[in-house]
Amino acid sequence: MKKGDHLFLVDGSGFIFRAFHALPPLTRKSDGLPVGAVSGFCNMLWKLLTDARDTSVGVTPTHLAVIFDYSAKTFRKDLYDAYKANRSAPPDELIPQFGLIREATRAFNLPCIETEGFEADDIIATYARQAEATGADVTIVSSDKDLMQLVTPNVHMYDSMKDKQIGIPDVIEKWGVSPEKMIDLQAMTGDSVDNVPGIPGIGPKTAAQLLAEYGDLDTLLDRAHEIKQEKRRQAILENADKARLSRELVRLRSDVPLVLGLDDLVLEVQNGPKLIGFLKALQFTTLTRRVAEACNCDASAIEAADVKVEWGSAAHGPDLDAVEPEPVAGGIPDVEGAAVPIPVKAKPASKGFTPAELARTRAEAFAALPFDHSTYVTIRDLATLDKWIADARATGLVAFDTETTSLDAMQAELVGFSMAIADNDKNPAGVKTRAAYLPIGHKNGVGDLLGGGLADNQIPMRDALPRLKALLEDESVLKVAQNLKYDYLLMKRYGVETKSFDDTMLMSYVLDAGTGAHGMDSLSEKFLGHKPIAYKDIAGSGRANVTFDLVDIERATHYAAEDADVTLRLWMVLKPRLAAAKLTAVYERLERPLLPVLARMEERGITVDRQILSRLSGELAQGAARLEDEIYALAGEKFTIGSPKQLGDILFGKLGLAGGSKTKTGQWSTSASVLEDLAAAGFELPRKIVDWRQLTKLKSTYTDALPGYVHPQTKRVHTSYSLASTTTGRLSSSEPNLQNIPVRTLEGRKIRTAFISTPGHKLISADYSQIELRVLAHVAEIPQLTQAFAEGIDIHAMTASEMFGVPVDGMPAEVRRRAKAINFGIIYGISAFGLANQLSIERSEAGDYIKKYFERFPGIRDYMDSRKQMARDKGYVETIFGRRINYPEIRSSNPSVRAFNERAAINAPIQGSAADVIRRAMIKIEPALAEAGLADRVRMLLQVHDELIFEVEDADVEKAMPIIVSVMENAAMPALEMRVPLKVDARAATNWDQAH
DNA sequence: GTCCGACCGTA
DNA sequence: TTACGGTCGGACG
Repeated sequence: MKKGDHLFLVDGSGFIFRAFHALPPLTRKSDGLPVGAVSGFCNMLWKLLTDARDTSVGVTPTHLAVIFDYSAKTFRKDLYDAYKANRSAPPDELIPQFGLIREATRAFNLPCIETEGFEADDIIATYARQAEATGADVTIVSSDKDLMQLVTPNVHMYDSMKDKQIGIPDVIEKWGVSPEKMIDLQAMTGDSVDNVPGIPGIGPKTAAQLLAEYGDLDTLLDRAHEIKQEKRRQAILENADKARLSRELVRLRSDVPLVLGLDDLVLEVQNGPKLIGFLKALQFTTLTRRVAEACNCDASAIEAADVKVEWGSAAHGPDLDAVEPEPVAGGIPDVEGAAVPIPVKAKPASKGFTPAELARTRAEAFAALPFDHSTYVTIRDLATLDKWIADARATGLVAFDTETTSLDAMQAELVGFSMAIADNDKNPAGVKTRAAYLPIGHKNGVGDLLGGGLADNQIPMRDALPRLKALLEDESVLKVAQNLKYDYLLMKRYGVETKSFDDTMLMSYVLDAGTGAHGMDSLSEKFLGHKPIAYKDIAGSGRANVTFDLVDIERATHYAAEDADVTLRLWMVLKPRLAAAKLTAVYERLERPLLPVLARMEERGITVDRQILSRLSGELAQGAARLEDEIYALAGEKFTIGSPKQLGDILFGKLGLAGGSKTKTGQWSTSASVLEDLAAAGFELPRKIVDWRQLTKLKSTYTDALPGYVHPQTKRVHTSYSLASTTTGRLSSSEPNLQNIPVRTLEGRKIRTAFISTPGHKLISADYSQIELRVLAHVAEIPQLTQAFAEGIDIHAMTASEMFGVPVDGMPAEVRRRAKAINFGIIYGISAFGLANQLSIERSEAGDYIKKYFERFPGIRDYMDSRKQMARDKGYVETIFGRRINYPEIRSSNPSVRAFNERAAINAPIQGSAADVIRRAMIKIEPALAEAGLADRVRMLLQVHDELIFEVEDADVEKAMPIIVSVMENAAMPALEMRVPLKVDARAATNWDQAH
């Protein structure tokens, strides 16, 4: 080694711990082996070896070694028996990764160094000093503060996770002392993790200050009697010996006997196949591809290496193995009993073909199965159509997709129908798929002379539709679609009621809620490694966009058949995963049956009185105009009131009001709370702005927008519910969103009066009372809460009484209000910051409230801690009915991201369980009404999270209400008997405002 | 035309 | 402090 060389010393052990906590908990797809740290390590090494110039290090190494701790027993233990005594065993997920990172190092052809009796840090110190002596530069790949004492002008550290180089100035900035004084600083502060004692009461700030004053530890100890602060002097004098001992513990040795000399660390060329073999074994697909490209290897020709895995304790065995080894022949056992047909040859039962194994095999096989658009068929004649339908019947499984003229299923017209079928095959997937497109309503292009006429060679609708109906309504054929609710509703409008179905979007939602989108394109890329043709590529976008009926049939075939093909393959991958993850019951009881229920609700729609809205619109316009004049007068000029930017300039610039807060982009915040504060301080303008905002909001979002959603034929408003767009299991509503119709203010409630029943009918609104707090009482098992709910006591008043010792009788409203805010805060995963904001109190006071709450209800803290722990351990939390919500970022190194995920993980089981309860109620309500002879006479129209709205004939109102209430209150049963009763309030009226 | 941030309506 | 969707202004291409 010589001047100009650059030695990289990677702190292998440190990296494992750091990466484990900083990176999302990645596991190997096939068996759940935890490999997050290994993946981070391999990616980091590859980057350093190939393009370290792109990192903040700026140079590629000439020499490199990866250093590990050998064992816990080192010379430090002889110096101080308690050294690292309070280290607990590493988490289960880490154990296999220690060995794997050593294997990875060898696969990279790099020296893997450890020496008995010494820590990795000492070896690093020794190499660093030796290399420095030759004039070479050194980069220590670590961010451990224990190594900072080694930093010199020629020795840098590199934090690979943050891509940040650490030099002398960075050490000074972080610790307030230069690197050579780090030893003294650590000697004083000690280290609770390693159990280095230090001087009690001295932290990094004090230590740095003392070192600045006295120069070094020895001088300080000699002159300690000069220190003015009583306590500090005493602590230092009493603990001088401990400080000296600590100094020896933190001082790194640079005289470790080394087997490999510096010149043995020279960087060798990579052995591509060896490295690829290892990466394939760990299933790091992206890096495998990169390495293969870089070394010009064909990765598919290289076999995965036989990597030995030491799983460590059995406790963390992969979830996939937790399923009972039930043999599967030909199909996957279905919770409801019936095996779902899958056209896969039955494997011998003796092989123990479990859902987990099938899931793994399928995932691997389909990830590599290519798509061939040239095989897609366009169906032009009845014989071909009948053959495809017969094949679907024969295999019992068909994926389908509809092509239409609109994204709105209530307005769309059917243009074409695609389907995909699976046949047995000897390839690894066990099947091959084929797909066809049936054009029905394609028109000649606009430029065509015949413009607008039906294109030639299409089977007429009157011939095609009965055949499609027979297939879709055939219960012995499983239909698979992506976002089936759309196709279901569309086909229902054509008189077809789809029976026996699966929806790949819902399957993905049940399996992977929280990990990303569930749309077809993302699922296809994720599971099939294939990017489907984009809609806009065949139909254009923006101004040039055309409806699907104008798309050329050949191009339409490629697009549409591919969608059916993708859907079928996704189903192949997802279906066994459901069984393997034991989520079939959630999917089949909470998800799939809701789909037709929602489709019917959307189809029914609700009547909106356009006259009422138009009158309101006029009133709002008048009110807003009046306020505008007053606002301009107060501001002294005209401006765009709706522009937060301009408004901020007026309020805090021109008028010079003391601005509250800034938004994250640095703009003045003009939020309602800021304006309210200013109004309370006596300013006129902010009040008027708040009022203006309310009026214009109501006008633009509701009274002006809603009439545009009235359907031209039905004259009703048909919202669209999304089953898979929240993480918690709630529904969402859009176009229009009928889950945020105003209710809190008098002005806003007028909008609700426009939602009316048909003449001769009433609207019934039935809503759960305090359902989330009841769920909290149930899951956290809080005796006072369950008792209060059992006795029907005012829950917020009870909370206030417990916390503040105020009797419920004659309780001031403000006291109850605070308790209410705290109760909600608990559900949201409370923080002192958030509660302080909500109540406009000091953070310390909010902190006191929370402390008090936890003292009175210790079960709440246990519950919150347990949810955080579960999210960290398993990566997900679950509702009382077993729905899973994943939190892949719960271990983020960013504290605010982590805290956010923790709060969400606390909230999700509560919000999600409540969502599950109302889902169950919605699924049960129709059969219950039918049994009472009220089918079709009582029609469920809307859901607003804890409220259901029905439209009922006047004569049936009295009969319907108790049924609705009873089904809702007993919705959790028989699956679950809750510790608290559920309570539902119901009312009937001719409009939503009065019914609510 | 498309995207993003600020804001605000609901549970 | 949780979960959403819609509207607007304003910046971007």
